[in-house]
Amino acid sequence: MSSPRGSRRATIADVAREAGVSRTTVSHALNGLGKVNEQTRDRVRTVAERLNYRPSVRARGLRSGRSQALALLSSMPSAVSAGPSQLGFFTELAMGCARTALLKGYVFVLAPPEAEANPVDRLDIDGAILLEPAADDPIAAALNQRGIPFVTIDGPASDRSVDLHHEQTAEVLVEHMLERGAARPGLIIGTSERRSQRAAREVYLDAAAKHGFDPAIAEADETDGEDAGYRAAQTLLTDRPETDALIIPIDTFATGAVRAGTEAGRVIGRDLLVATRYDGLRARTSVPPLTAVDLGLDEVSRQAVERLLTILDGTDEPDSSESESTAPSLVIRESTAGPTA
Amino acid sequence: MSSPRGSRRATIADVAREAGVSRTTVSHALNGLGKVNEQTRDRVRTVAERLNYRPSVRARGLRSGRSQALALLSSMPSAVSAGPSQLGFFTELAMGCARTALLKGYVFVLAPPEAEANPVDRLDIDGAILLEPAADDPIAAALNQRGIPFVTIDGPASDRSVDLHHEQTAEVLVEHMLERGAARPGLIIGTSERRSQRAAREVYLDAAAKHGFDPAIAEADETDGEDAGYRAAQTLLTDRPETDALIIPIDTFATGAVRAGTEAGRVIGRDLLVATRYDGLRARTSVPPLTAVDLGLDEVSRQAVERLLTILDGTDEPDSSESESTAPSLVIRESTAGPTA
DNA sequence: CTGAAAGCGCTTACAG
DNA sequence: CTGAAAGCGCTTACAG
Repeated sequence: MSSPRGSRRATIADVAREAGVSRTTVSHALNGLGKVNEQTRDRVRTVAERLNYRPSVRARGLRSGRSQALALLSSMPSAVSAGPSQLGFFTELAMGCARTALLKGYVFVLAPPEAEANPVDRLDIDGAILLEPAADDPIAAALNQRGIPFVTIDGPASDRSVDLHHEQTAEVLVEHMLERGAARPGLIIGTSERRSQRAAREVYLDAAAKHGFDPAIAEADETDGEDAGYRAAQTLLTDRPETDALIIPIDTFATGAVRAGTEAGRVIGRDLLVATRYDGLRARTSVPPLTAVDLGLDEVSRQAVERLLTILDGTDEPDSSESESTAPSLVIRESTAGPTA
Repeated sequence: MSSPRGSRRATIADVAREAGVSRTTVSHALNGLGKVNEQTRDRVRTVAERLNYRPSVRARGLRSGRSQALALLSSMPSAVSAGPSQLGFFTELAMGCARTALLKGYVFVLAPPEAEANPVDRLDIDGAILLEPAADDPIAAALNQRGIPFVTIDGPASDRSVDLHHEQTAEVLVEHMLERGAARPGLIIGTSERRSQRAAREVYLDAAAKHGFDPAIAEADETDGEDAGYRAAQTLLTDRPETDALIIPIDTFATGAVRAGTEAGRVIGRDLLVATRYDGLRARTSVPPLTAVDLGLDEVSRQAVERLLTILDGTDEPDSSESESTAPSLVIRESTAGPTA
């Protein structure tokens, strides 16, 4: 149809020559800049079309200092981030980000968290979205040092972070347990200093005070994955046998806890309710399926990208940054059916 | 610690100035090219380190004509590719590709199949991996026209395609059904001309001839998603009520078929066995869970990237292209428990 | 062993 | 309204 296959890709010089104008004029005509005679502009456009000309992103980027690329980065401990669970979480976000980015004329680069500890130096990006940064996050440091702007998902509260609504999520989970007849819900959280951990603990302690039950919290090391959850649940159920429900935000732990509960003679969903946070593969394929929370990741990723673009371009829609993401909603499954079910 | 935040990123000119040599020498020293005095080389290295110098991928790419980026592309009908099922398939492959690519010094760009029909012109890539191209694939055409080399996953058999072992997969599924006591297995496939469809049909027909059962095949339009599977199963079960098993490579269809079967009074896994191909979210969260095939996508994506790099770099390990991917293996679940279970 | 120069494909002041 | 020139940050013949 058009240019012969294998032929060198047309450059701005080709268009200029064919159209009988300078490269400057081609640039202006195609980018709608400056004053260009209407006829000249049309001629340039026609030639560009005929030659199937597309400006080189590379060259343009070199000149403008922009790569038109974004990435989603995470420094989560790989044991947690690797398994199907967290990978699903990461992947869901990445797909959402990529979609929004493409729509806005940016390309989205994939940096699997398992592949490399700190890929920042290897990536040619204008900005990044950083997932759940730790207090002294190495990736955040690298980004700062390179002067690459970033927006955080679930980072320190600010206009540079998109919230995952941990408080609400934790509240929804605790309330649900009590509603389903639990009298002594326990909590299993990770040892790392992530916001989600703190929020879960606080909300849980508040609820304990308010509803008058003794709090029972166990901590597990994220890097030990499922086994850590197993051990934490085992200990908690031994020390506090009256525990009739477990709130376990980290789904990897939840899987281990279900195993521990079952081995301890509990029937999950009847005399031991279990719920987790991320509604991913793990929650859904657990036996029985786990009640979890719909975090609205599509919306979260869209907002994160838009906020990042506001920073990069200076002039995106400033209104969208106001629109808070939708509240987390429960996905109720068999694991919290309750004793009466 | 190192350079002040916000400071302009060091360029080769900075290093050259600080080291008291020319940019040429810096380039040679850092890239290990040409003859450079050992002391000079060391000095350059030290300065580069001190300034935290990293060559600009952009500039290097402009000069060398390479972007050091790859992408996974797909032109599957979006109704099929969008749902959680196919997106999971795509995503699994993308993650695998990204990992291998990063390891080899390439960046992996994400182009969600739902975002844009043909993103080729928007992507600055050296090569691509094309997923299940149709006979006259528009993306393949665009890639050819732009002179971008690509390797195919499940494309026309050649050294440019990584096989998904459709024949073996289909065989494994048919054999399993017969083993589990099915006497009249039926087949539901898509109408599109993909290799997987043809392979399934052929293997199925062969098995019918060999084992002496009447073939019962229904076709469904991929673009209609789950409903198409529902209708196809309904028709098939009405026309051929003796059917006691359904082989449904496309998991979206399988979900619909399970619904149709249940509505027709069948007990899935007992008097109607059901199995699908891709072992994704759909198969696992179906009720009951669906027997599926472990396609070894990690290995497939690794091979695809390596084969692509062989083409791009001319000189990757030529041996790895020989290593055929591992055979597909069955993941047996409740949906094919069988009447005696 | 080292460097001056050209050039990758663009955009952007600056002149005219 | 149009173009010559400089320059983004590199690499690569080519001289010396």
